[in-house]
Amino acid sequence: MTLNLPPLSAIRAFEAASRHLSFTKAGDELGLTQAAVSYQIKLLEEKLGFAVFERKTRKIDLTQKGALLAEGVVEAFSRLRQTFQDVQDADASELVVSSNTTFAVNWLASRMFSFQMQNPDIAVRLVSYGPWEKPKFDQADVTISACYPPPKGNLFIPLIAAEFTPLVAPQLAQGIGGINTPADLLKLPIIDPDDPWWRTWFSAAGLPDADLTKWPTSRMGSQALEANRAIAGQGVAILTPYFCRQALQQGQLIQPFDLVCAEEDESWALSYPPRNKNSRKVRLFQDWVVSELGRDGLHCPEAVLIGSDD
Amino acid sequence: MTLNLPPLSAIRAFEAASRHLSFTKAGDELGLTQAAVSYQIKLLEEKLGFAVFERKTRKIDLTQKGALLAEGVVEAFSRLRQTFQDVQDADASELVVSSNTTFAVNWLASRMFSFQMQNPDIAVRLVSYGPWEKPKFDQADVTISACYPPPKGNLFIPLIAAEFTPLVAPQLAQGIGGINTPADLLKLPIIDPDDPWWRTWFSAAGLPDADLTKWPTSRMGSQALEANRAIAGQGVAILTPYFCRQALQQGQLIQPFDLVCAEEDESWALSYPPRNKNSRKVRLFQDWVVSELGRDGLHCPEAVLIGSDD
DNA sequence: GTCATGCATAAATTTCCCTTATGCATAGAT
DNA sequence: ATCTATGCATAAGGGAAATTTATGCATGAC
Repeated sequence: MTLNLPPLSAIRAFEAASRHLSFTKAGDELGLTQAAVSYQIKLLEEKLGFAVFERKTRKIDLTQKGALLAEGVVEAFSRLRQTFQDVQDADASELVVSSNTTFAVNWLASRMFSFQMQNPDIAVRLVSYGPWEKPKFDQADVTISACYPPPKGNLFIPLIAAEFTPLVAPQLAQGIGGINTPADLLKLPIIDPDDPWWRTWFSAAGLPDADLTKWPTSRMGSQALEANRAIAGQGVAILTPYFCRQALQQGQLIQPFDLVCAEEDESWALSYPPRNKNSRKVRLFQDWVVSELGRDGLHCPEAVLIGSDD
Repeated sequence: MTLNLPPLSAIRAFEAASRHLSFTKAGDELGLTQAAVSYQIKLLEEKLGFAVFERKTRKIDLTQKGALLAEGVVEAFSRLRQTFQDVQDADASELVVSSNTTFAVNWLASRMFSFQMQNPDIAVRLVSYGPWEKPKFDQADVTISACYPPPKGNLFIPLIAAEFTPLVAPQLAQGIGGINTPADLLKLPIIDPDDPWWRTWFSAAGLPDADLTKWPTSRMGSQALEANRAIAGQGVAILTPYFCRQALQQGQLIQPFDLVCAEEDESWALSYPPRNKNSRKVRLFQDWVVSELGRDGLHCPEAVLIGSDD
């Protein structure tokens, strides 16, 4: 098992030379000079202790042992190439997107069909993660995340500012005679009162001491679920208006106040490891996401390189 | 066919790591540090554009694509190792000796049996070359040659001085009333009168102008053949006494004069390319040759490295 | 909590691979 | 026969890439 192979570069040179029966042509194939191939073959012969080529005057021939070697070596390299080809084909045809549930449900799900129509050769696999999980940066080709900064070295494109403001079903607002001041909100059930967004928003609204403890803790963890509860009239939720556009347009939810807050460093962003910089499928996906956002009037900055890991 | 493989060193690291599922152990196997393996795997992943290992906390696992790769890569390397193992086994078990015909016939042939008895695991193949051919330095594991200096870089052991003196069958000498002076030789048919040894010897014997043109040119090219003609009484030949010891002892040939000449730089020598410096079979053969010569009272100097090619 | 294990990373070093430039031999052409 | 073109060998030098050393970090085991 643990036979020490000669230097692999020498084996590779031999493989090519044995197919071409020419150092010059082998060099061409490998992108090397003839001298480099000659050097590697000599190296191989010294390691092996016998000649693999017979040097005729203007050509070379495999020696008996060289021919024996060539057979197996060519096969082995063929297997290698096939293996890498196969796995790269497999890779090119499957795009793994990791996204948090909110974005997956509110944004990706309804649009993915359009991407698949545009790129029928790419199978998309969506790996969503809940709000208490970390994004699976290393298991996905591309990740859409909020709150969690991608690993150092990743490429990063901010997509959507993570703005938030209370949203509520119109019937519910009417039920308490309309919502006119931020304090009115406290008359209603607060959906997910532990969400730090509430604290931030109430502070910005001039009520830093609003008592949010009287409602049961029930982190849904996903804006999709919270939005559904709000639409159902179960209370007031603090949500990102962009993700509720449809409900807002259709009057299922209303935004009582213009005050929209944003947490520093919390915004949805697309990111991917640097190795995917030239990946076709990632490029296509990124372009598609950006263009979809553009259709909603949102414009994304250029990709930037994440430099720090904090 | 011409898919560009990732760096082979990275593939090799991956191959070992995929078997051990451990960078540390892979490093041990390859004689590298853990850091080197880690580096190579990272390199591979960047070239490929996807991860091949999942980093768990104190272990690593192949990713889906990694597992796909591993299968083929391990197989390919296994094929490589097998191939090299086979050809090295074949190499170890066959010793190719290139020798000129004279030495092969007069020395090797009768003794080879003893070598084969001592080394039953080594099959000897003798490639002899005629006097007008060059030694096949590069086709043989070890070469015994005279006159032709081995290629630069070869290891070289002088074996037998290429001395020469006229030898003749006793009946033939008697036929002309005995041979008393060098000039007497000219009364007899000269076997291979074009051999430059004749010129050298007659000059040394004080007859620089001896007319050797009256006999037909008939280079036998091999002392064995010339010796046989001399023994048969067809003429006088210029031969190396050592190679005719038996005939001299048995009285089939006599040496009329003590004058023995030697051409500069013409002596039988054993040589082999530097790559065989540590070859077991070559070492065994060399030791055997030297010991056989020792039994004849000849002692060989140490091997020297040929430094010039002239 | 402490220690041990295993991988990641950075910087420095070394190795060795490759190129350039040249030589040599010879097959093929004139 | 001579000349030219082709193909491999070799030496020297440069430089990229592989490796080591020295860390850090996370976590599982005790």
